[in-house]
Amino acid sequence: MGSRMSADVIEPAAREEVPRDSLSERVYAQLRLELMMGMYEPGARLNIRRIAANYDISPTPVREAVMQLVREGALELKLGHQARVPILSVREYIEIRETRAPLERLASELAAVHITKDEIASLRDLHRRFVEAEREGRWKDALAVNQEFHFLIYRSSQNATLVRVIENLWLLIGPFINHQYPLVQRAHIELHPHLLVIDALERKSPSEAGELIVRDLREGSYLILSHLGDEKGKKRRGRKSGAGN
Amino acid sequence: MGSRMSADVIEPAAREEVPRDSLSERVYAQLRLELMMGMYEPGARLNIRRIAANYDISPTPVREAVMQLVREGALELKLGHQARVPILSVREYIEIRETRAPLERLASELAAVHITKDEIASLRDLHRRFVEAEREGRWKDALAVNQEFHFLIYRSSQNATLVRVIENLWLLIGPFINHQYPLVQRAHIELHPHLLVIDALERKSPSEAGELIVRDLREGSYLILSHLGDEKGKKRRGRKSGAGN
DNA sequence: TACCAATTTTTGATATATCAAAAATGGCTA
DNA sequence: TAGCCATTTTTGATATATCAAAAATTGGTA
Repeated sequence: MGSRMSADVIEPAAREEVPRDSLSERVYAQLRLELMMGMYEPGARLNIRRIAANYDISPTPVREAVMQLVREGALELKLGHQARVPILSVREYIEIRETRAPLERLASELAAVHITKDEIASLRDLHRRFVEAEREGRWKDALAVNQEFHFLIYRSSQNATLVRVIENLWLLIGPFINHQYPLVQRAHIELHPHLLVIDALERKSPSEAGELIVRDLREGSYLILSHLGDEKGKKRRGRKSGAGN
Repeated sequence: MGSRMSADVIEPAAREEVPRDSLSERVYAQLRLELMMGMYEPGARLNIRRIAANYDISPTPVREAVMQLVREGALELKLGHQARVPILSVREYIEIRETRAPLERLASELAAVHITKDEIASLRDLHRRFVEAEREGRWKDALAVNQEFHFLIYRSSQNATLVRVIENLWLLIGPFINHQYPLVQRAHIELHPHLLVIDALERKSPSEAGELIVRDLREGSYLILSHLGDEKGKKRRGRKSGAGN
């Protein structure tokens, strides 16, 4: 895979410390990224051999990567053992949101304590780019930048475990959100929640920051849920009754 | 592996729905259980081929299971790519505890809403067995029953995502706790936190239940941390300086 | 006796082979 | 034409083969 996949994957500076990136590691990172970015629709099936062929590697490391994503809930196993992107029920979506809420709150509280001037500046910039992308209808970009915004806050919490847990929850809703998002824009809102969060962080007010980030989470969630039935311009080639899950 | 590993692994009633348990699935479940039960000490190295030989299967599914545990943080990769049980730093341990706290609180709040009479009764019984095991010095049993106690509360929350996330955090501290536990007994305490929690759940008071479970978490944690330097009766065959991590 | 370097062995990572189960295909019938 | 069953193909799961890197061993030396 040396000259094959390496192009699109970051090669960490040769620290010669941590174990070298394995093929399965790279495939995992790539798939995870693609799921986060909404490159797979809910219900999409993943074919191990096909992915392996795409990367020009053997199925073994691909299977390992896929099964790790299954373990995390980012993929699920169909009857015939085939992996596919889960189709979240509303209930599951809400479960995930409610689990995220107290974690997001904690992360923001800690971020309010630890965040630096530079990071605040980065947040402002990310939000600016977020609004811009949304206004121009670049939804994927908007989602990606929004994600960067939130992840920066998580990392500012200085709690690596917390960051990991929250990121894993993002992964679960990635495909779902990307699928729904075009319907849900609110960047144009006069006083976007992000701005309030930034303000609270700057004033180093943990409780406010925590409260506001949860509000942001919930408001976004309500918007998405309220548009759930809406049809998107995308192809809808479902066989028979699309019910399924 | 049919006649090999099946003995110690639960065979779910043939529902013929969900994908059949694969070898890697079984190995994963087994290793996870063993980690939770403290059958591997922090720092212990896992040898894929050796495990495969023990189960009389090929290394492929074992590697898959091991790498899943690495992904979850339950194991880590040494320089030479070998997997071992992480040796938690105090900082990491506290990180995990603080991440668990709001999740435990939420779980208990939800449990206070959903829990049934029967489950309350089970909690009382589990606590009784916990006290008993601790009094008799059966530490492993005590820890296992304590875990059952807490997991029952999580499940009562009716939020599967929440349960999963918390259980994954337990997994991270499993080896550490089991290693430290013999030093930390408090079941004899007159009014054990568990009893207060049960009472709050019974009265269906979410805020109290949440508050009390976090108190239980923190108190247990303080006990463990305060004994960190203490030597245990166990073998201490560390080479050179046992520092390492 | 303690230490070091060369050699051997072990190990993890990946590719390939194999097999049974699932999916797709195609032709046949109503 | 629509539906169904048998055949073929594909697929996932596991075992085995292979190779390079790491670890262990050994023999020699200071």
